[in-house]
Amino acid sequence: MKRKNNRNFDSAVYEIVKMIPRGKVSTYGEIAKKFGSPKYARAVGQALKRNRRKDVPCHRVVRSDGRMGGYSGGYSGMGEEGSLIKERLLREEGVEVINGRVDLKRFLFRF
DNA sequence: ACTATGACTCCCA
DNA sequence: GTGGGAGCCATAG
Repeated sequence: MKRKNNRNFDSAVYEIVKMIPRGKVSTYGEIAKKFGSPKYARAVGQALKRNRRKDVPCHRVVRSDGRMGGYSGGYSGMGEEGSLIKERLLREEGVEVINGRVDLKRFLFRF
């Protein structure tokens, strides 16, 4: 097993996501900005999608409009179900989710 | 090298 | 609220 390089992007994303405290959320775009440009938003999503690590709270990452976006739950093939799980996980942490949406004005974690 | 896909975002109708 | 289109980037085939 060699694959150490080229995985830097994913690793970097995970490191950032791990910084998000309980009860707060961030967005794909905000995380992307930490790479210098909000254009990485989509790639960030891809990275989290591939993530199966338990120490990366990917459920704390939502879309720029506060809605859930996706969630694989650590496995593959979860579509709309994933959003519900994600929503529940956030509620358990104290994040208010109203109509499938988070009020970023109050719950967005600013790095 | 090229095309297709997707846990995205922005803009406009 | 809904829907369409464009732009972006990493990855898979």
